[in-house]
Amino acid sequence: MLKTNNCIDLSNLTLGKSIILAGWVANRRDHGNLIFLDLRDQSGIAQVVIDADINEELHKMAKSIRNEWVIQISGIIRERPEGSENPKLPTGYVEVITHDLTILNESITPPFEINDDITVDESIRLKYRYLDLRRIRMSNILALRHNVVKFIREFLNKRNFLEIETPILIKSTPEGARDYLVPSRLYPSEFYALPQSPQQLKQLLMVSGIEKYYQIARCFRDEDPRSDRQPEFTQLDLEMSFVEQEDILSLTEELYFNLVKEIVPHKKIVSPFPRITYADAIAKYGTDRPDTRYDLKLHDLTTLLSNSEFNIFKKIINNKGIIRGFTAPNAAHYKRKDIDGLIDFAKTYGSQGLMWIAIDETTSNNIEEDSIRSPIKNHVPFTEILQIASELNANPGDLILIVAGTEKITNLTLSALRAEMANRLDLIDTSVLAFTFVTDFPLFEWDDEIKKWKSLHHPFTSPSDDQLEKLQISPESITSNAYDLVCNGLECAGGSIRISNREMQEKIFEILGYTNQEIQSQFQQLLTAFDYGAPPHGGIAGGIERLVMLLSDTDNIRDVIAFPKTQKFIDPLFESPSKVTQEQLAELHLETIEKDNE
RNA sequence: GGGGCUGUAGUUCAGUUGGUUAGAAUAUCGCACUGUCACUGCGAAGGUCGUGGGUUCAAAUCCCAUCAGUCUCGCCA
Repeated sequence: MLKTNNCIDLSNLTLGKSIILAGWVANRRDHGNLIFLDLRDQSGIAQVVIDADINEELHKMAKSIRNEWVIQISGIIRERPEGSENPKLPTGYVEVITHDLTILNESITPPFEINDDITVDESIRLKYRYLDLRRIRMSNILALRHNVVKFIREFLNKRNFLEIETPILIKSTPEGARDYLVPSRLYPSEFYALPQSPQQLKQLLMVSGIEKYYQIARCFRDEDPRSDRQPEFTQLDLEMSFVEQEDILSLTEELYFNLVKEIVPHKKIVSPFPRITYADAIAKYGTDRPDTRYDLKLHDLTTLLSNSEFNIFKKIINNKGIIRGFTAPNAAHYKRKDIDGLIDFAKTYGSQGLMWIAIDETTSNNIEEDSIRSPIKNHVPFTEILQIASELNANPGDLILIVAGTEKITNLTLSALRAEMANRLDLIDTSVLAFTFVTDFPLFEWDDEIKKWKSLHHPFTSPSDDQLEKLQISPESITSNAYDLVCNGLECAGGSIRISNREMQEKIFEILGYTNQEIQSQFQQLLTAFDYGAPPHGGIAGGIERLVMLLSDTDNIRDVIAFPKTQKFIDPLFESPSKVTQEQLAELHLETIEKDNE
C-alpha cells in the first residue's frame, strides 16, 4: 500500500507515530516558509504541514502543489500548537509534520470547487461526476447506500433467504410500464425486454420450491421522467412461500425499523408502524401514500352541504361530485396574494378552483360573522359557515380550504394542498421517519380511457378471500391482499399475497380484458407452472433509491446514484444515448428512421 | 405529450427604462508572508451574455425559433 493510514484515523493514533498518507490536496494555505495542506481521502481530511526549516527541497516542491493533485506524504503525528486547533475538523487537534513528499499525479484546475458548500449546475456535476463524487457529502451518501444494502442482505441472510439473480434479458409484456427493448442479433425482428421488475420470475422461484427469495434487483421502465425517477432503479425484491399478509408485514416492519435504528440512529421512528386501510387513507389524506408527519386531516362536507342553496355546491353534488376540505391552523393572516397562489396551485391538479374561509381572531374568541372573510360569504348563510367550521374543527385564526369536484381530482388536489400548507406553515419535523402501512387496496380500478378494468397493484395480486363472490358482479368493490409501506408521503415498498392457482389467475385476466391469445403469449409460463403445485406465496418490493433519499435527507434521486442520468434521461458523462454504426444496426437487422420536422 | 422557471467570466450570481469599456464574489496565475484552516496583503488575467434569426440608430435586455438544465401535470399495472 502507498499509505499506512487513512486521514480520519489521525486523531486516534498516538502522537509521535510515523505514518504515510496519500490522497488529494483539498486546500493549500501558503505562509511563506510554512505551508499547510488539507489532505483528503475517502475517509476525511487531515492537515499536513510542510516546514522550510525541516527540509528546504520538500518545501520547494510543496510550493508547486495545487488543489486536487494526488500526493503521498510521510511524516509524524503531532499535536497542534495551543490556539491553532480547529474544532470544526474531526482531526482538528493534530497534524502531520512532513518528512517526505511524493507527487503521484498532478491535476488541472477542476471545473468547480470540490467542497460540500457549493451549488453547481447539475449537468456540470454529472459531466464531471468523478469530481462531484469526491465531495465528502456525495461519498457519504454512496457509503450510506452501501450500508443499507449490506444491512438488508445480512438481515435476510440471517433468516435463511436465498439471494437469487434473475435475467436482465427477458420478454416484453405490454401491460404496465413501457419496456426497454434489446434487439436480438440471432433472431431477426425479435427482441428481448429489460425487466420492469422480476415479478413473474420470483413467483416461478416459489413454484421451484425456493421458500424465501430476495434480490437487490435492477429494474427498467421507459416512462417519462420525474424528479424522483430514473429509467433504471434498484429494488429490494423479496418473496416467500406459505405466508399470509401478516407475515410479510411483520418481516418488512422488522427490516425497516432495525435498518433505521442501525444506520440513521438520529432519526425518529415509531414502532409498531401505524396501519391504515386504503379507504381510510383516501378519506383522511386524499392519497394512498399519506405523509403522517403532520395532521391537517381532510373532512368530508358533502353530506353536510347536501341541502345547501349555494349554486356551486348544488351543482357539484348533483353531478355526484364531492366537497371536502381541511383547516390550516393559524393561517387566517394569509394575504390575497398568498391565497391566489394557492388557487393557482390547486388548478394545476385539475380542480376548478379553491374555496377559502379565513376566520380572523376576535376579542370574544368566538367565530363572529364579522370575523369571516371568504368569497362564499355572500352566497352561504352564516350558520352554514359555522357548520363547516365546526366540521373542520376550525377556530379563530385559522384558514379553511375547500375543494369541490369529482372525487379523484378533489382528493388529488387536497392531498397536494395539504403537503403544500404543511411546508408553508412549517409543520414538518424533518427528523421523523413516519412509516405507515396502507392495506386493503381495491383489486381493480376502472380506466375510463380504455374502458377496461385495471389492476391497482398488478394482475397477480389475490383478491380478499371473503369477497370472491363479488368478483364477477362488482369488481370495483372488491379489496385485495395488497399492501404498501409509506414513509413521509413516499411509497417506500409495495407487495401482495399472490394468486397461486390457475383458475383464479385466469379469471382475473379475463376481468382485465385479456384475450385467450394474450394470456397464452404473455403468461402461459406462469399458468403452466401453477398446474404443477404452486405454494401459496406473497412478497414485497421496496425502492432502494427512495429509501436512501429518505435516510440521507435529499429530495434528489440523482444524489443517491453514482452515475445517474439527467431528468431527460441523458448521461452527460458518456453522452448516452448515442448513435451507433451502420454495421451494428445491420447486424441487428435494424434500420433507423429520421424523425421529420413537422 | 402539456405547462412553469433558469441559461451572462472556470464556478455562483448581479446587470435599472434597450444607450459609454458587461460587474461582484470565488476559483485561477504572479509576488510577499512561520500557525493557517473561507489564511491574509498587493497585483494580473479571464466574456461567442446557451445557439440561430428578427425588431431597432443601438439588444445581455424586446420578439420568434431552437438547444440544455430543472420543477411540474399527464404517464409510471
